[in-house]
Amino acid sequence: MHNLEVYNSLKRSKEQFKPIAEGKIGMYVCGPTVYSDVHIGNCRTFVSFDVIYRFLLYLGYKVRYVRNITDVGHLLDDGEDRISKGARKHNLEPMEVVQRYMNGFHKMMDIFNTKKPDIEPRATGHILEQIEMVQAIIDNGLAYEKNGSVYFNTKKYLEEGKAYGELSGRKIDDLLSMTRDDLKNQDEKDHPSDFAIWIKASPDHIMRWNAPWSVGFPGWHLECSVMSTKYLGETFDIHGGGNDLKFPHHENEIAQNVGACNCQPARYWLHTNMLLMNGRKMSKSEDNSITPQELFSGDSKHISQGYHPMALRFFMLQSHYRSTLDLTDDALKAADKGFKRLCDARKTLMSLESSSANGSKDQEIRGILDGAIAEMCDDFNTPKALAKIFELVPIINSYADGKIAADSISQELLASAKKEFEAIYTDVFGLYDPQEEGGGSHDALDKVMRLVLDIRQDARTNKDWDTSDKIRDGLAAAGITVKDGKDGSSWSV
RNA sequence: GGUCGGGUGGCCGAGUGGUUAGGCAGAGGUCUGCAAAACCUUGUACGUCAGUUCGAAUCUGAUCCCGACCUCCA
Repeated sequence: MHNLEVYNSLKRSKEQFKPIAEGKIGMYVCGPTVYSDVHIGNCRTFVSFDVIYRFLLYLGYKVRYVRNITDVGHLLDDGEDRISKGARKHNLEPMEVVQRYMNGFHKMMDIFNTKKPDIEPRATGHILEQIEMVQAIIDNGLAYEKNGSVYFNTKKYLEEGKAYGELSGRKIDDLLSMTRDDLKNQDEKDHPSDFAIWIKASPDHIMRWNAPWSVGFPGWHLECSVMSTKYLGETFDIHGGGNDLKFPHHENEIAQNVGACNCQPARYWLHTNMLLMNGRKMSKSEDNSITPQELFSGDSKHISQGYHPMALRFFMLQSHYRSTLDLTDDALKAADKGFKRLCDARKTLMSLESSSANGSKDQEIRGILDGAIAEMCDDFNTPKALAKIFELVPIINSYADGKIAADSISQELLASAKKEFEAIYTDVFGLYDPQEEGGGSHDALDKVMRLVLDIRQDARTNKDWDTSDKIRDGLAAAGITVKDGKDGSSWSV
């Protein structure tokens, strides 16, 4: 079995990963609040966790991957619910807003080739459980009611010797000294660091449910506490989310779980870092943002061309999930080219053959493949794993060109290399070759191209360069690249 | 102001107390009818100042700069 190490945000260090139940993993990842079109930054986070999920599966774990949809309770600065605001703005039912953006989110996740979570619970589907958890926290003396709203008592929590601020490295003194005058119902709180777990709805608030304290709605952090507990148990293995959720969201989530059942929700907390653009946080107001669609189409002043979703996925894999990733046109162009090279090498590898019983290169190749997996075991180090795989590229190409002797790779190793390369490329990295999209439907084109290249080859044999170049240039104009190799020509779109 | 994370070659981006990251771009070469592709070779580096050390870009301290978070955020 592989020795997997993960960086635990809670401990601020890498730890050996040991699941609670042997062979099984419960993983909860904070999903999006569906109040607007999905942001490319969200995509990075969910692609990161997708690779983590995929790799855990690759290692043979049975994983239950839960990723929620937040469709209520997430307040804006002005105190208005994000979903309500969207509904009011577009004159829609809140659930219409939710459905629209949830659909868009799912579509985008498909475009980025992420695997679906095993359970995707929604906050509004768990109001009852949330009310129960509020009650449990009250019963444990860690929450108080004020005018129909219920607040978590952080001071009491600390006095009971429980750690508030552990995850985000915050001290209660700092939190207490902090003032934010514009917070809704700030005056109702006993302490500034307390937070709402049930909020009484104002008369014009659309989303509302009956609860013992008032007609209202749950606080933002509650749904994750509730749904992770419901589907993964009071304590589970991995909790993930974006770095920006550490505080207050995850900190409060922990407090709620501890407050309700006196147990830590997750053993390992994984946080992904932010996606920047041109060195800065993406921000619509500062004219420094780009949508996924714009990235695909190239229709943005920030980029010079469109990029395929898989090239973007590759771009994301080239950095570690805990590092910020700077999105620039130059970086995307480099990733795009590198990705194509990897795809070509993969295609070449699959066409290679060997009849040799043993090979002088076997050990080197074996080492590279094992090395890639070993890098993944080191806190899901995709850039290093990718670098390893790239070491294979010159070997593959040289072998195909006959620059490496045919008997230097054994039949057996070549077969397992194909299988393992494919497993890493497809199953772990979650990539596919854009040229193979629609797989197998290019039969007709394939035959046409074989004919065209055949004609061109005849022309070349007759040194009829005009015809040969005319074909090549004509195909190039149609977006088809011809590559002349030692054993004839090949083509790609 | 508080907390955390960074500053690596032309651009991204890993990593490490002494040994090649990798990708893209650049240079030279091989191949080619010419190209492209491919292959080979190759340069450029660790913010600044001190300190620890036989040796630091890697550890420590100071300093400058950047980013994120501080109840909107993936």
